[in-house]
Amino acid sequence: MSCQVCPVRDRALCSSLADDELCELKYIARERLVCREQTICWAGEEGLICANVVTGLFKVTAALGDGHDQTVGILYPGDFIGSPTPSTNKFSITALTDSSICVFPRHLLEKFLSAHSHMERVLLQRTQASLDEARERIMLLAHRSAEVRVATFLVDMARRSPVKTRVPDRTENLPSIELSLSRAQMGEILGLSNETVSRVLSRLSRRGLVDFPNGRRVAILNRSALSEIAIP
Amino acid sequence: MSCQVCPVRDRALCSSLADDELCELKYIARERLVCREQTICWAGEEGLICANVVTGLFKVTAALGDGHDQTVGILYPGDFIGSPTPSTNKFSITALTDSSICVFPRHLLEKFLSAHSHMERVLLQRTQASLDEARERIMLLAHRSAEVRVATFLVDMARRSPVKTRVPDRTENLPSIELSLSRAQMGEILGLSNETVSRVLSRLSRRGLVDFPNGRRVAILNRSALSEIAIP
DNA sequence: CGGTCGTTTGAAAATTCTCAATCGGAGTGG
DNA sequence: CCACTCCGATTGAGAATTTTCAAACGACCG
Repeated sequence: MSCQVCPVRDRALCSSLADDELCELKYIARERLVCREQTICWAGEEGLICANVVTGLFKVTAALGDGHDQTVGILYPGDFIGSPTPSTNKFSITALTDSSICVFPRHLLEKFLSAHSHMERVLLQRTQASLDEARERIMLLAHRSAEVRVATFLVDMARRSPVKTRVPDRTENLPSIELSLSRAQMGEILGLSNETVSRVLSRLSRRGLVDFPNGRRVAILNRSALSEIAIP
Repeated sequence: MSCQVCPVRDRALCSSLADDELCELKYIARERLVCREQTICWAGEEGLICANVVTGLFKVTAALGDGHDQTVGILYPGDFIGSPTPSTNKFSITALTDSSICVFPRHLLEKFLSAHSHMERVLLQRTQASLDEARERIMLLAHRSAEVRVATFLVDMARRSPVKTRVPDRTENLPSIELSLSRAQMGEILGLSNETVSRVLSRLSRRGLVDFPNGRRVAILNRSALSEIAIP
C-alpha cells in the first residue's frame, strides 16, 4: 500500500514529512491488520514496536485486578502508538474494531527520528495533545454525572469517528456512527456500570436525542442538545 | 544561583546535559520565586514561557464553571512546565506552596532544543511519563472508593515529596510530609467533596494509619497498611 | 429449538453529596 | 491579654446518585 493513498496521510505523524522523507520512512514501515479484540501491546512488556493507527479504533487499558479492565484512553485513526525510546508498556492496547496499523520497529524509528528532528518535534506535540486529552478525561470522571459522561463521550466519538451516513436535515446533519462498543465497554471508559450506561442511553433515546437503529450503531438525532448536556 | 547546587540538578530536564551544555542553557534561564496561590499559566492564553519546577508544588487545573476548579495534575520539583512549540495553554498552573521555578523564554528554549536534540528526546520521555501518570489518575477516579483515592494520594505524596522528618521506628520509617493542601483542594484533586475527604481522613486517623500533628501536616504512621488500601 | 450473550428494567443497598451546625486555631483590634 | 472574627475542619442527617443483585427480554448461532 502506498503512503500516497493512506487514509491518514494528512493526519498521522507522517504528515510532517516531505515526499522524499516519506519514501525513506516507508522502507521501515509495514502495514498490519489487527482483528477486533486483538491486543497489540501488553502492559508490563517491553515496547518493541511503534505504529500509526490507520483505520479502526483501539482502547488503552489497565487490568483492574477483579478481572475487569479500566479503559484510560481511546486511539483514533492517525494516532501514534508506542515510544521511540526503550520503555516498558504501562498499559495494554487492544483493537475495538477490525483495524489496520502502520508498524515501525522501535529501534529503526528511533534512528529515523534522530535524523529528522522536526518529526520528533511533531511527536512531542502529539504526546502533549494526548496528555491534554487525558486531563480532559480526568475532568469528565471527577464530579460529573453519568448523563454528562455519556453525552460527552457520544459527542466525542461523533467528532473523531469517520461519519458513516449523513441524512440531510433542515436544521443540522444527523451523523450515525458505529459505536463498536458494548455497554460494558462504554462503562469501562466512563467509570460506570453497564446498567447505568444502558439507563442513560435509554433516557436519551426517550428524549429523542439519540436512536439505536440496529445493535451497536448509534444515530445522533440532536447533536446540539447532546452537546448542551456534555461538558463545554 | 548556580546550576551546580540546583536542588533538581539530577532530576530535571537539565540532568540530560553535559556541563558545557548546561552553561549554555543557563544563559537563557532565570530563577523566579512564586508565591503560594499565584498562577503562572492561565488556560486559554498563549504559552510564552517554559520552566522547571525547582522547589515547591503546583497544581494543573481547569475552571469548572461553577466557580470551583478541577485539578487534573500535580507538579513536583523536577517537573517541566509548558511546551517548546507555540501553543495555547489548555489548563492553568498555580502554586500550592511558595515555590521557585527556573524559567526559559519559549522561543529560546525551542532553539536550544533543536540544537540539543537529545534533550528534546528526554522531554518527549518526560511527557510520555506524564501521560502515563494522568492515565493512572484516570484509573483512580473511575470506580474507586473515596478511601482508596485518599490513601493512594497520600502514598503518592509521601513518595514524591521531599521528606521533612523521619522518626526511626522498629518496623519502618514514619515520614511526616507537608500536605500544603486544604481538604477542599484534596477533594478538587480526587473528585470528592471536602466533607468526604475529611471523613476519610478522620477514619484513617482513628485506625491509626495517619496523624495530623498540626494543621496541614500529615504523618504517615503505617505506610504499608496505607499502601494496602491504595491502588497497587 | 435451546443456549448464550448482551441489553433492558426493577428494586434494594451502598456510597457520596448537600445542607447545616459546631468546633478550633490564627489573626486582629481593643 | 482577652474577646472577637474569620476560615477551614469536623460531624451529623437526609437527599441524590450509582452500584449491585436479579429477572426478563431479544438477537444470534449452532
